[in-house]
Amino acid sequence: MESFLSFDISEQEIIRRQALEELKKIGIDCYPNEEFPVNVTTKEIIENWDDEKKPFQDVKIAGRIMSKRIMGSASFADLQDEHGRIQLYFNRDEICKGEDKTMYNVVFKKLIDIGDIIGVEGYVFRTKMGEITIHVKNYKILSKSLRPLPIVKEKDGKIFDAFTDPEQRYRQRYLDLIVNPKNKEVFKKRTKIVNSIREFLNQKGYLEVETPILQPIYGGASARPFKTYHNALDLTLYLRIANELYLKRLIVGGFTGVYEFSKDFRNEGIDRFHNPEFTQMELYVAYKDYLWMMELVEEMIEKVVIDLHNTTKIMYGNTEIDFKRPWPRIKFYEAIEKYTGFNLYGKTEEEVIAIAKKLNVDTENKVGKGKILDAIFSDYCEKNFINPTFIIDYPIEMSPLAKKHRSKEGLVERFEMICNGKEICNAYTELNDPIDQRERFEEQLLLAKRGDEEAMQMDEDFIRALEYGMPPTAGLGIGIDRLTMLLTNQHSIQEVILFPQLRPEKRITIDEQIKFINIGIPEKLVPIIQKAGYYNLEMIKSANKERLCNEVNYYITKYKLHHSQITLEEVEKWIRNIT
RNA sequence: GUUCCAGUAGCUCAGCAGGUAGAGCAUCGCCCUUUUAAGGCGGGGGUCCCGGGUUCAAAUCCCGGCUGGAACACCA
Repeated sequence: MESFLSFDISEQEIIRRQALEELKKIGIDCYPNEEFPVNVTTKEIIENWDDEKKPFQDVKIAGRIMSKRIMGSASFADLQDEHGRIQLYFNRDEICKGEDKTMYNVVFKKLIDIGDIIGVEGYVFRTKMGEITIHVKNYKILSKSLRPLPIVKEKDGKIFDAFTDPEQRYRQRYLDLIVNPKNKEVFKKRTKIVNSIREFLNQKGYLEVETPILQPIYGGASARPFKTYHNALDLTLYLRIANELYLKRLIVGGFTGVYEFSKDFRNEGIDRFHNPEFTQMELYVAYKDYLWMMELVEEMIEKVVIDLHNTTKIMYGNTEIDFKRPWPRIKFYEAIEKYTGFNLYGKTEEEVIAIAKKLNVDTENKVGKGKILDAIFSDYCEKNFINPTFIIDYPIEMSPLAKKHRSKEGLVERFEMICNGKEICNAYTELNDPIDQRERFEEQLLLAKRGDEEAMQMDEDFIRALEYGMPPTAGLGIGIDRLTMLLTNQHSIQEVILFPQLRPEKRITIDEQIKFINIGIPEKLVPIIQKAGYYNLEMIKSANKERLCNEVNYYITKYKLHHSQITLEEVEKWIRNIT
């Protein structure tokens, strides 16, 4: 009847809603409560089918219909579960043993759509064309799909009409996972990587802990934070940019080794290497130093790569990367000298700036010697390290939480591991001298005064903890997202985060029909006005009157409504009636 | 934040020397008992991202905006 009311949804959606009603009339509940006990997966059948022994003569399996091929009284469909697809064979007289052929002729052929979730019972056989197939004896609708899926077809490994629009894929990740099942593999591998690291650390006896995400003082990294507010405490809180200072407090407290997979938040730009929330694994081990930590990292990452790929060699794009231990170690200043020709060790901030300018390194908005050195390193050195490489012994200005080098003035005991030109992890011999730590924070405060928005804050409680005494400690942070990108051959961070950050979709509020009628719009015209894009009274109020009038008349003609053309005066009257 | 690119049917895309909006898949109707990117015949489906301008006439040209992507900038 009022099909016009459905103008805001597509023809295909209307048809599916009608199918839902039809099914109800037949007495089928499209959203049943009872469990559907499955006894096999598509993968198990495909992998274990045997043409001689003919196993799987009594299977129960559930999944989503991904295609239908109807050929009169026999039909084929593809069923997709988590692990893959299998073909289903439906035969009218098998499905409907008696006279009543409704379950085949009506329900299966007409009312079941691509995207519906069904459960089937039957036995497995191989068709003439050689495809392993389930001969369906019974089926049951488990959930009706009201929206048409993007249809992706495949032949001989070639994909047709792939669903590729990144915006839709990220916004509606569920659709991406349904329609591009290969993308599930990336996320399974991500979990495998995390599990492999966790297993490694647990085996060493380190304790997995959880520390606050809401922090009154953000610390442990140089970055701008997200700010929020706690009502009951009347307190500004920050989402953590790192968990370093809390994990070190736990080392003070007497744990020997602690680690955390930590969702961190940084209020900075979004690009293919940065998402505002991302995952790091941080590890702190007492009585160790950065030299020890380098060996642990080599051992751990090599194991992770082997767990995932059964070899230490991987391909990233066209680049082969080999994670075989040991990895080369290059001192920070030596790397700069190698790639720029300048030895910057012992140079003052002014001298470093002068050289940066000679090297065409952008020094604008960069406060302090640390940032300039970092910029030179980023521009000239980083990209050269393809196989995993340790850069060691960083300038003290770049590392306010790292311990001074045991023998070299102006350096700290720190390393980063760089792979394919990108930093993967960062580690120090941790600074445990409370007096030195206080001075370093004070230097940060000076940088903040000079305009460095990322300078660290003074954390008095952290200093107090150090004053009680923290054992010498080695600490490590690994970027899990970037490691996953590398090991799964993905070139955008959004491909390894299930729900990457996007601007929210605009939601238009649609006013009820009665509101339109109340300002004098004839009931018949309401759907037309909504069709024209005026979903609420606010939109009518701010509309161009002549335009609205023209559009409504256009649709009156187009949809052959038995209604006279409206006049500008009528439109003006409606607008006046809006309070 | 800057530059470049894109936005047309449910999906993938064509149309852009301005002149009635197209294809394939999907969908609807009919035929078909081992098909497989099933096939055959017929039909329906569009705020051409939004707003403004130029014009007799704009999906197409111009300006502004929105959303996304890429690169830079920023950033471990």
